Amino acid sequence: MNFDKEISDHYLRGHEKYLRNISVDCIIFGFHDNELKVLLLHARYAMLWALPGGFINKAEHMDEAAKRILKERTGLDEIYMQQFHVFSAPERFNKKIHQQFLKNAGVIISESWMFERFITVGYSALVDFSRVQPVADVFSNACQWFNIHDIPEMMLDHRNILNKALENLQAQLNYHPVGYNLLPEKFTMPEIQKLYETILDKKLDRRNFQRKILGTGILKRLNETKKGVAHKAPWYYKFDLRKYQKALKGGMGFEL
Amino acid sequence: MNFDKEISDHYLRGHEKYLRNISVDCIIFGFHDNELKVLLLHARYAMLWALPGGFINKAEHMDEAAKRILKERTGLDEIYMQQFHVFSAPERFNKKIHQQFLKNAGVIISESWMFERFITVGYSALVDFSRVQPVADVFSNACQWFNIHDIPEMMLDHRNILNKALENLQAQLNYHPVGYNLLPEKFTMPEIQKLYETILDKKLDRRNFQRKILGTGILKRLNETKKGVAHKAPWYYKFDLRKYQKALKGGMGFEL
DNA sequence: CTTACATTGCGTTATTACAACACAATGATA
DNA sequence: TATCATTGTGTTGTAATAACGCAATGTAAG
Repeated sequence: MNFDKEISDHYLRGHEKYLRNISVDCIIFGFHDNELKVLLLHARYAMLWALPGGFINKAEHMDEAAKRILKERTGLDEIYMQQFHVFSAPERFNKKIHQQFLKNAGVIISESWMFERFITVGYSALVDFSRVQPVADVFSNACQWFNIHDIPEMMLDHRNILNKALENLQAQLNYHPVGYNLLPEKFTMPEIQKLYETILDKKLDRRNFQRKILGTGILKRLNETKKGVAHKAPWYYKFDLRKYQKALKGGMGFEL
Repeated sequence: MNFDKEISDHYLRGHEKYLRNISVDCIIFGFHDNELKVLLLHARYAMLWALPGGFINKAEHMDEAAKRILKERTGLDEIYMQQFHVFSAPERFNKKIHQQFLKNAGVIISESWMFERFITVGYSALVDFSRVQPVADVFSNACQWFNIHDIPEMMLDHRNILNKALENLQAQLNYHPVGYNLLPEKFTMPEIQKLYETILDKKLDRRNFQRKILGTGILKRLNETKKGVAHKAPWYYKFDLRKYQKALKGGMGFEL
C-alpha cells in the first residue's frame, strides 16, 4: 500500500477497524549513559514531538493494543508495561494539525473520525535501551530518544502525560522492582544505583543502597568483576528472575 | 419524556450525545453501622446487580461525567473521587441483556451503539452514608447499599471492578487520608479507627492508632465528649481541613 | 617497582519508627 | 458507693533507617 492510500484509508475507514474516541499513548523509558531517556516521535509537518500512540482494534484488549504499539516502535516483545492514567480533557484534539498534515500529504478529506475528540490511556513501559531499534510510523518522520531533563516541545497535553508517567514511576519505585527491563543482562552495583538515583532524581547513600537492594534477594552476584576500570573493580550482578517476579507482585519491603 | 421514549431515544440516538465505546463506572463507598458499604443498582429484568455507571458527553471531561453520574445516584456534590483503573477486555459487553431489557420494556431495536463493546473507566468515591438518597435510573429498579462482605451476583465483570477498587482503597490508605467524606462532621477516635479497620479488614492497636492519626495533625479535638455512652466518654474530633488537603497531596507519613 | 588514590565492600553506631503492653482516669450502671 | 468496660497517656523492647568509618582493591602516576 502506498503512502497516500494508507493515509486516506486511515482517516476515512479507520473507525471500521478501531474503537472511536479512545486512544493509547505509550511512555517508553530507557536508561543509557547514566541518564533516563524517553522515546518520542516527531509528527510530520506539525513540527512537534509526540508520544508513540495508537488505537484499539475492535476485538482487542487495550493492554494488547499498547503492546502492539510498543512493538511497532521498538521491535521489542514481552515488555513490562502498565496503564497509569486516563487523560480526558474535552479540548485534547486538534483538527488543524490533522488538516495541515493531510494537506501536506496531498490528501483531501473533509470529515474523519480522526478529527474528533480522543480520550487517551497512558501506558508506562520500561525497556532495554540497547535492544531498541526506533522506528517511525506513517504520521511521523523521526523516532528518537530524549533525555528526561531535555524534552522538546510536545503536541497537545503530551508533556503533561509524560510528567504524570514520571511521577508514577517514582512513586512505584519502593513497591516494585525496577531494572530488569532497563538494565543490560549483567550490571554492577554503581550502575543499578545510578538508575535509581536518576529516576528519583536524588542521591542515595552507596552503602545503604547496596544493603537494601541485596536484602530483597532480587539480585544474584556473578563470579566476575568489571574489567578495565580504574580503581577497585565492582562485581557484576544479574536479576534473580523468580524473586524479581515475586517482588513485582508482593512489593519490595523498603523505602529509599 | 415517557419511559419508552426515553429508552428508545437512548438506544437509537445516544451516540449523538455520548462518546462511543467508552463508559464510566463508579464504586461508591460509604460507612455505616461499623461496616463498609457499596452502592449498587439492580438492572431491570437482568436480575443482576450492577455498578452505577454512565457515559461521557461529547464535550465533557471524564471526571465531570463521573461526578454527574454520582450526583444522579446519590444527590451529593463536591465528592472526592478518582479514577483507579481501566477495564478493557473485548468480551465485556452482553448484547443479550440489552435485548432482553428492550423486549421487556416493549421496545424493538435491532441496531444500537449500546450493543457494542465498551471500555470502562473505574472511579472510586467515598461518600457520607447518612447524606445519601439512593436514586435508581431508567435502567434499574432499585438502588441500595450492600455490605462489602455480602455482595450479590453482579453483571459482567463488575465484581472484578469492585474488587480492584477495594484493593486500591486499601493501598492508598497509608498515603492519603480517608474519612472526611466517609464520616460525619464530628466523630470519636473509636469510630475513625473502626473505619480504618473495616477498610483494611484487620484489627489495629487502639493506642498506636491514636498516636499515629493524631501525629499527622489532620484531626482537631473538640471541647466536647460523646454523651449517653456507658463507660468513659471519648472526645469528639473533626478534620482540620487545611492539613487534610495537604495530606491528600503530600501523603500521611506513616504505615498501618 | 613503589606509592598514591579513587572506588568498592563490609561494618558500626546513633537515631528514629514501631509494636506490644501497662496503668490510671472516666463515668454510666448496678 | 462499688463495679467495670472503655478511654487517654505513658513505657519499653525491638526493628528499621540514616549517617558514617575503614580496610581492601587495583589502576595509574611517579
